[in-house]
Amino acid sequence: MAKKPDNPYVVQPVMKALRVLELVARHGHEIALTAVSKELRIPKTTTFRYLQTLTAAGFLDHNRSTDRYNLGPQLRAIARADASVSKIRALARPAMIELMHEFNETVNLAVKGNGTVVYIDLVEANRSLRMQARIGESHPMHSTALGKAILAFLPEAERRRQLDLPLTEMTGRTLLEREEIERQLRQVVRAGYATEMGENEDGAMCVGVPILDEDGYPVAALSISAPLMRMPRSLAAKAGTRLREVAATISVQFGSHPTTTAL
Amino acid sequence: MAKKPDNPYVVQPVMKALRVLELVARHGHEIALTAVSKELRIPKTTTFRYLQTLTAAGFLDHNRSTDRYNLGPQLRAIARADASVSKIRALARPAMIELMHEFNETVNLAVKGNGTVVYIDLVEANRSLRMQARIGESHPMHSTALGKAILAFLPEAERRRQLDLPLTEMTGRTLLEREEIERQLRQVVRAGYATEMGENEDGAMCVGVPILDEDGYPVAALSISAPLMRMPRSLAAKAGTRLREVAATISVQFGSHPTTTAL
DNA sequence: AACGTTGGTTTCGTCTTGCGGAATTCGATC
DNA sequence: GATCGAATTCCGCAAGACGAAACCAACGTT
Repeated sequence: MAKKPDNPYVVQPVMKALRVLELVARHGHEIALTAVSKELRIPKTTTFRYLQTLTAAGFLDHNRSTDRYNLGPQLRAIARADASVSKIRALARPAMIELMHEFNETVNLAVKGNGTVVYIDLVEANRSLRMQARIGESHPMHSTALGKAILAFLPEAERRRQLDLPLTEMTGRTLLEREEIERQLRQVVRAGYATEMGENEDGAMCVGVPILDEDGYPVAALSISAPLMRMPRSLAAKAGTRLREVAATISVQFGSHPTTTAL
Repeated sequence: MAKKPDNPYVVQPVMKALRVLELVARHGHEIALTAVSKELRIPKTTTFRYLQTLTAAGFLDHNRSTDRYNLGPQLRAIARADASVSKIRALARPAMIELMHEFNETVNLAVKGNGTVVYIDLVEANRSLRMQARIGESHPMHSTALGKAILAFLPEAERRRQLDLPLTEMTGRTLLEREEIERQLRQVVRAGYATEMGENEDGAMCVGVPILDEDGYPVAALSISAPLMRMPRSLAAKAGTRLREVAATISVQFGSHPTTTAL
């Protein structure tokens, strides 16, 4: 338990600090410096520093009045985000496969990042010419159907904040005018789905819809992407309608989790 | 965001490693060394060490085949345990207050630790002479009503494992005979509640019941403790019955969300 | 099949900076 | 006001973290 002779690359301070974090967490309630120090056999001074660091990073919470530490918001946020992503992915996957077969094009799933969408899953069509992002990649919100679908359903204030950021030009067709974007977003709300034509990547287009949580907040988006030539307007409209149906189902299933933060 | 000039006690390696952890977590999926390094502007070598360390501690998971890292079991376990504890506490608190008023004695809530019960909440009776544990304290399973209530409803194999551990003698009355303990546990299952008389602390007694999750696994226990003299057998029986009712309600409410207790 | 490139692992010498004993302050309690 | 336990702060020492650069391994390309 004390010796870690195996991996020569483990950084001691980090390892010990993690032990502290774990102990505090497992304790299930506030715990004082001395107790941690005694339990882990780490000198008080060192323990103190770790507790301070963990607190500064938000992984722990320091109760000034009792001088005790317990789990902090950061850790909970991370865990929550992770659970959320896993859940969406699990819920969406079967439907994505179905959609892929239906249209024989790649289906994408992304969550809202900060000013971007982050791909968390995709089901590729079995065609030689296919549009594909990579899981984990971030793309701008304003140049993708995924992003537009999310933007359109974001609360007023947040949407404005997003559009105030400098908008990068991905292709010659990328929308950069505030006016034009907002006009499109209103259109997205009406139609229930967003489209993008060569605005993110030349020759590629995409149809996307938001996945909403119980409060109607767009936590993620689902899309079908294809080469421009293979997806005429009429087919895109059909895809949009299907996506809407699918996303609605996922949204409902997703909205059952309590998501309670401890006070 | 980069500079942290405030607290002179933050240890750099720990802080940076936590940033790595956070990045990996927020990324929502597997991420490679180089990506982390680039994103955080931390040299590859250093990043590598942190990833190794975090992995060794179980906070990250290293996918050998893709050479990528994602959230590990440790973090999830911690988060789950925490959520579980918070949830039980939140659910139990109102009922505990009610019970306290009803019997005018201290009401305790504890979760199963490893071979022990850990107090996670208590509502004290307003009497000068009162039995009180401290939140966060651990007591042996076999010497407390809380522990017996849990033991009695544990799966066969796990109960055996618990009783194989050396049993510490808390008072002259502490049960140490395997036979006697098992006889009592069977009795607990029949009655639905456990009692303890001066076995954990001289002059104190306790009545406890388990709180079960959806699988019938005893994740926690609820108890009323009092000085021996104030709680005759008849009153203890009454307390047991009430506790059972209350715990049943809590168990049902608890069994809606997938929560597992950590080891 | 040789080559170049990308990304991971290892080495090694430097010198930062984390460590922990001890001294100090703080805040309860008697 | 005195005392005790606990949390901070100080400080000198050397452990050990750092990161440049070398080294590999695995692909993809020509």
